[in-house]
Amino acid sequence: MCFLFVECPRVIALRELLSNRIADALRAIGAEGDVQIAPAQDEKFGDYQCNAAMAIAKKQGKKPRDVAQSIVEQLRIDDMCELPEIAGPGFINLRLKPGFLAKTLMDVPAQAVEDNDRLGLPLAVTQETIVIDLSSPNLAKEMHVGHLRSTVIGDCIARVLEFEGHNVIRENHVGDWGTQFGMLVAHLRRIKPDVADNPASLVIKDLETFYIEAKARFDADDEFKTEARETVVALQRGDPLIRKIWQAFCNESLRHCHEIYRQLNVRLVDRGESFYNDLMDDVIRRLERLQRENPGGAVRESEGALCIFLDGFTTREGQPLPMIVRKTDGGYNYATSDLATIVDRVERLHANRIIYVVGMSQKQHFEMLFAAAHKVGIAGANIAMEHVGFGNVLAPGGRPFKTREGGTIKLKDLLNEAVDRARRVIDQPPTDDSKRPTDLALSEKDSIAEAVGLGAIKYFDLSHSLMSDYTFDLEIMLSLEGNTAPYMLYAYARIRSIARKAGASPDARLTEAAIALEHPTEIALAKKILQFADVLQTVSRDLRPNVLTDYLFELAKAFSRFYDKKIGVRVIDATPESIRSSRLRLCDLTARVLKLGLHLLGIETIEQM
RNA sequence: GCGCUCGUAGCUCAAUUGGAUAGAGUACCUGGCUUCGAACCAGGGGGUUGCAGGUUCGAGUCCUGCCGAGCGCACCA
Repeated sequence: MCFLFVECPRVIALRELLSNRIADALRAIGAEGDVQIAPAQDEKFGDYQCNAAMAIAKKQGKKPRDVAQSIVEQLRIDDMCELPEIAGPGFINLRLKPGFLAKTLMDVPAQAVEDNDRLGLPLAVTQETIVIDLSSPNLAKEMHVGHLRSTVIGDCIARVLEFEGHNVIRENHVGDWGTQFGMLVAHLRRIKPDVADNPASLVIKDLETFYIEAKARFDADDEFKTEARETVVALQRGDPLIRKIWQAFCNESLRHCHEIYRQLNVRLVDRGESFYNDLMDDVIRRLERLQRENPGGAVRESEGALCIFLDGFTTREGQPLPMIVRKTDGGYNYATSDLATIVDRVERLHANRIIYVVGMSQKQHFEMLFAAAHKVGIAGANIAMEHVGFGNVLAPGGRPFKTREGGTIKLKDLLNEAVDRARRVIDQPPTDDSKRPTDLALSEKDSIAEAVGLGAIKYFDLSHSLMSDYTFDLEIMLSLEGNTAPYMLYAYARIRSIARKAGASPDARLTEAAIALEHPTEIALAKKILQFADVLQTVSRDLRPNVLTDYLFELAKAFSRFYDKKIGVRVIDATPESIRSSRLRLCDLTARVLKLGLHLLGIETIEQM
């Protein structure tokens, strides 16, 4: 049962450990509250700093430095840190002892369980059921760049929360309903009259072209226009033939999507809007009941539409802005279906937390949606709903991401171009002073190009803060220098090469190797490795992937310094053997953190490149 | 017009959400491998954080006003 948990020492986040000690000290001086611990910005201030003294001093009317002094006197951390120093207005600077770092690193299980390396990190204390709404393409068209961020960011967040042991359900809320599907089904029926007889054999090579043709016919041909409208009605009514054709089209469109998901290595569960048709009726019934019970309440009709009125939202004219859940014509809209998804996720999936990974432009919609769901009782106060918004992907030159003709650039084409260009980068001959492998087989080169190209796109996306827009630039993404996937993958491959060179199965030999930290670059690397737990906590709390990319980049740099000929240390030929094995174990730990960190970003490492 | 987001080194971006002298990368300059992968490392120059006030021990971050960009503002999703 829980053998492993008892047997394996847990690697607790350093920040959390220090936090607890400081909390004890604050309690001892009668000043419970925020411990205000943060990593130090400059190495000369130590590793962590506690900024609680200033706030406490203000509250108690004392001098900050005096308060800092009394905190330090109560602080029991000599097993972890050097003597704390008080600096500036009342900062308490903490510097970790090398011996403590070494001991903690040795707590990381030396032998990684194959493909399930947790590096000794514990699971979250309380495990939740979390639904993540991501990707969400419209099946009427081909996926384009606009879907990249939601897919990649959503997948990363899902991976991090899964790693913490949460039950994560990734839902792909695909658009498979609405008037345009009438048009598409009618068009499909005309060009492939026999599609209903053999729906499985349907192949649409280019969805974008298909849509454009259907639209052109719709605009030019009044007879077809009528037919399209009748088709929508038939679809909604549940006409078996039309349903069959519609299903065939959706399946074919989903097949296109899943080619991309497979390439990106993203798993998710498709859940079409149509799935919620019945639930939307149910949602409306619930709202109508609220309307009857409380006629002047938040749920009421306005201009013929059923609405939910919420505080704090106004229209262009300054009037209260309602959330319309049933249009004047009796139809539903996306507010209705979004409320239905919440009902489904809360009542069927038992979610305690729902995360929507959708662009920033939808911010107001989600604010209203969450407020409405709470207001009408679809989501209780215990259900956390969050919108993870993000900025746009811009085209290299100027602004919108379009072809010269104003058309959409397919995501598929973008991914393939990245892989092609990665291949060209890899094919560059090694420079005179490089030890890069020259004997890679063609098939290896293909898979390396795939990993590098797709990793480059993902990493570039995830390494930007969510709020900001970014410019899609393959040149920068595929650069081997700087905070890019190629650099990170190279760093990993280089370390793995060291391990290979050091011995046939270094992992096995190093299981019990003691770690001794002496050299500044060794200590710095050890600290970086141990910060991983802090970083994961921050990423899962704030849902900000770029915190993880920044950390991994710093880790890679710390390793490069450690391994540098000038300022670093010898590893493979280090003596005595105890030093050599200690350093090899540091290499191994670095590689494992890089591998796990990149994996949580959705990027798989390669052993050579 | 109202609301939201943003404005940081020549360029691309950070800044652990109020902490110390605002950091990386890139580009430019300088130095470093006769055995560990130099696709690397070290050093240098480069800033009035759009502008002006305010809040406090402390502001890129918070509040106000202005300038500029983007997005959203009743039945499309």
